[in-house]
Amino acid sequence: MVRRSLIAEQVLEIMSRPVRHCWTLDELQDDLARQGLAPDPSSVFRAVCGLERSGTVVRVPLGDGRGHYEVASEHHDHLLCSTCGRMEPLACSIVADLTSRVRVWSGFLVSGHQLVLSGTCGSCADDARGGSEHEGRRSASRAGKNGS
Amino acid sequence: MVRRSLIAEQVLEIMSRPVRHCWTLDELQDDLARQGLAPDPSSVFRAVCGLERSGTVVRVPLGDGRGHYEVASEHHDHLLCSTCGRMEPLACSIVADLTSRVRVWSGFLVSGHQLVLSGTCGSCADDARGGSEHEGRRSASRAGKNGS
DNA sequence: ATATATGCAAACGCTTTGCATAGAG
DNA sequence: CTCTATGCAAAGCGTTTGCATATAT
Repeated sequence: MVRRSLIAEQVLEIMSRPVRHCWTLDELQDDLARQGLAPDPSSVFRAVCGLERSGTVVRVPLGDGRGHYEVASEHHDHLLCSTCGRMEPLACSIVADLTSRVRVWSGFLVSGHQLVLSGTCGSCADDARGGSEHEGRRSASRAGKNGS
Repeated sequence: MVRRSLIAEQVLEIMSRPVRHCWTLDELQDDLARQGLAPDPSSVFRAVCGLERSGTVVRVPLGDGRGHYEVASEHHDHLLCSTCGRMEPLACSIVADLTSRVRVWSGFLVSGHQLVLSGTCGSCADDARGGSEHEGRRSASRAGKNGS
């Protein structure tokens, strides 16, 4: 369980910061670059893979086609701000009783769930009211297509 | 709004079948092949793209990295059976009041959601009890990695 | 003749792997 | 010397696009 890999250690350190909740490999690589390291994408990938294998981080499927990772903790769901693209964790207790209800209604035995709520986070709503719109960070590629 | 494209028409016909709820481009191509057509992946893609642009079908992000499509109807969520890989629709009224609660708790203004419940569907549970396990259809690539 | 549909091939974005090198024990 | 970490390059996989041809109006 010893983590000899420098990159893996730094990745874990970065992912433990409260500034962000979910990281793509790219974002991790950027942050690593910002602190002197300039690792190859494959190295980041392998570091995250190792952390995932050891159960330290988990992959979160957000539906934009890329891999998102966060440090493993209690299961929770996600609030995705469509303005700034930031993710916030959401205690999944709200969804908890849902599983039992589904079972009764449909015979489907729920063992896990993945919920992504999209919308506008508090600070972005404030910004919008304030007037100055600061640039969002999501390229309008695949992610933006479903307006819902 | 006229759909002159043969492939698009067939795609829509296939997607309207009740046997399955969500289709990947691959699955559509397979079904098309099964009825005589042998379209190129790009043709299927363009057909689905057109249907998506016209609002006839919607893309459903299921988190396995591939595109899933279903005919547009009222928003609903999804039950994903991890044994047979089949998708079932789930009326999202269960999640409805969730949005308002989230707003109060976090200031996050929810405008959409995407919920995937995974587990075992009724018939797979029956099969398991019956003994004869019929093969699942998901390659254990990316999709299978998060046990949760 | 103009427009749409389709196939083919190639580009693309991101992930993943193979191979060689470097560094630590 | 052996084992792990890393970089580099290339393969994969699904999606997407460019171009040429076919088909229809």
